[in-house]
Amino acid sequence: MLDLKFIRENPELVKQGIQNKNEKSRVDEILALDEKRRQLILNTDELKMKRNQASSQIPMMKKSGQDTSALMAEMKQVSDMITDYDSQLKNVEDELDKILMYIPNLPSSTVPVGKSAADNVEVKRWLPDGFSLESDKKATDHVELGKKLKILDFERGAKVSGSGFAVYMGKGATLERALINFMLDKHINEHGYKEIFPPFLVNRDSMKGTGQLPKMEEDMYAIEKDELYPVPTAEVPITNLHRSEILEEKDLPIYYVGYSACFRREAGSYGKESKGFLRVHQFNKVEMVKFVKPETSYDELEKLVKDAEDILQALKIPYRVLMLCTGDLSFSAAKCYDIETWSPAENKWLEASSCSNFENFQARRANIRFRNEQTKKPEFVHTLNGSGLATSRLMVSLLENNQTADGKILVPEVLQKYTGFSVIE
RNA sequence: GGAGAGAUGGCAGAGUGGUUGAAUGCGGCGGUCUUGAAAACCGUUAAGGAUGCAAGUCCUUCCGGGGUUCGAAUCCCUGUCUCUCCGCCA
Repeated sequence: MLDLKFIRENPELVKQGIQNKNEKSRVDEILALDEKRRQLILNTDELKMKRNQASSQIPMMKKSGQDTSALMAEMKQVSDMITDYDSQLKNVEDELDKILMYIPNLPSSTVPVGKSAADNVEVKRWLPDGFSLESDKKATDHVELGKKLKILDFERGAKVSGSGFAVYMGKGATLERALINFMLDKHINEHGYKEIFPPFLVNRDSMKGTGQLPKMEEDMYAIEKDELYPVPTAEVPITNLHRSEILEEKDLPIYYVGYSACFRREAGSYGKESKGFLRVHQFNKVEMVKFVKPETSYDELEKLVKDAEDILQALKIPYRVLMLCTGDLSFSAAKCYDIETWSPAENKWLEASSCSNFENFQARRANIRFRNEQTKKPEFVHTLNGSGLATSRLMVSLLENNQTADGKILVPEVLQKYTGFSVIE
C-alpha cells in the first residue's frame, strides 16, 4: 500500500510509476476522496471536542446540584450529528482503502522502464566450467527422463488430483527431499538465516498483508468454509510473522528461511509452458525473507540474489540473472531480479527464483515497523524475499543437465550426502 | 464438537457507567549521589490521525465489529483468539 500523504504530495510521480507498471491510475479519484475525508474529519473533531467538554462538565454540574437536562438534550443532538458524520467518514475511508489496496507499488528509479518480459535486462550469466549452451541439442526432457527412470509420474498425479500435480517416486522423491534440505542447510549455516517452518494455510489478513489479496483473488486457492488460503509461497506466512509488531532496531536485519509447499491455481494459463513441471498447481519452494532498515534494503537485495545464486553454483546448474523492467514487475515489488536456469531439452531459460525488494509496501499493509533508536519513533521496515529456490523448475534443469548419454542421472556431489546415492538409473 | 473463564500500555497487573489515556510494579531513558559501578532517590516513558511554518491545539484508540447512553475500558449483542474441563484424534 502506498502512503496516502505521499500520493497527495506527489500525484504526478505516482501516476507515472503506475503507468510504467502497465496499471490503471486512479490517483485523481484518491485525491478527491482524500479531500472529502479530511473535511469530514474536521467536522467531527469539532463536534467531538464539544461532547468531551460537556462530558466532563455534567458530573461537576450534578455535584453542585445544577440541572443538566438542557445540556444533555443538546448533546443528544450533537451525538446524532457525530454518528452521521462518522458513518459518512467510514464510507469514504472504506472506498479509499479499497482503491488503495489495488494500487501497485511504485518501481524503483533504478529499474529499466519497459512494457513486458522482452524488456527485461540480463545482468549476469553463469555457466559451469566447460559448459556451453550449444553443446547438448539432443537432451531428453525431464518428463521423459522421469518416466523412464520411474522417478516422476505426472499421469498418476492427474488421476489422484488433476492436471498439474506431480508425483515423485523412489529416488525422485528422495532427490526432491535432498534438494530442500540442502538449500535450507546452506542458507541457515552459510548465509545466516533462521529456519521457519510455517503453516501452509493462512487467513485473509495475511494474504492482504503481502499483497496477494484482494487483487489476485482469482489466482489463489481458497477454503471458503474456513476462510483459509493455501499459501502460494512461504513469503506469506513468514512475512506476516511480524504483522502489527514494532521490532527493535537492534534486531534488524532479520533473515528467515523456510520451506513450504506452494499452491497456485494458475487460472487461465493452460497450454502455456504447461508441460511436466513447467507449470504445476503444487510445488516445493525454499523461501528467504528479510526485514531490514530502509536505507539498507537495496544492498540486502543484492545479497539475497547472491544467496540464491550460491545454491545454483554449488549444484553446478547454468543460470542467468535478469533485472525485471517496470512492466514485468509484480504488484508489490519495487525492484526484482529473476534467476533463470537452463533447460537443454526446452532449449530455453526457466524462471526458478524471484528476488524482490518491496520497500515499505508490504510493511505498510501488514503494519510491520521498527523503533528508530535515534528518534524513538516507529518506522516501517523494508521487506524482501527471494526463492532459494523453487524445486520444480530447478528439478527440470537438474535432471536435464545431469543426464548421461546412456540415460542415467548423476546426482550433484553436494547432494549426495543428503540422497545417499550418486546416480539414478 | 460440548461446558466454563478470559483478552487492558514494551511486559506484569488494577480498574465494573462520569476530569481513567488509564493506578501500581518491572523494564527502558534522563538525572542526583559515587573515583567508577551497584543500591537508593527524583523525573520521564503508547500509537494513529486532523490542523499549523513552527511551538502547539484537537480527535481517535483498553482484541475486532455493532448497539444502549448526554457520557463506555466498564452494560448488551456478535466475531476472533487464548486458557481449563469433557469428547474425538495424527
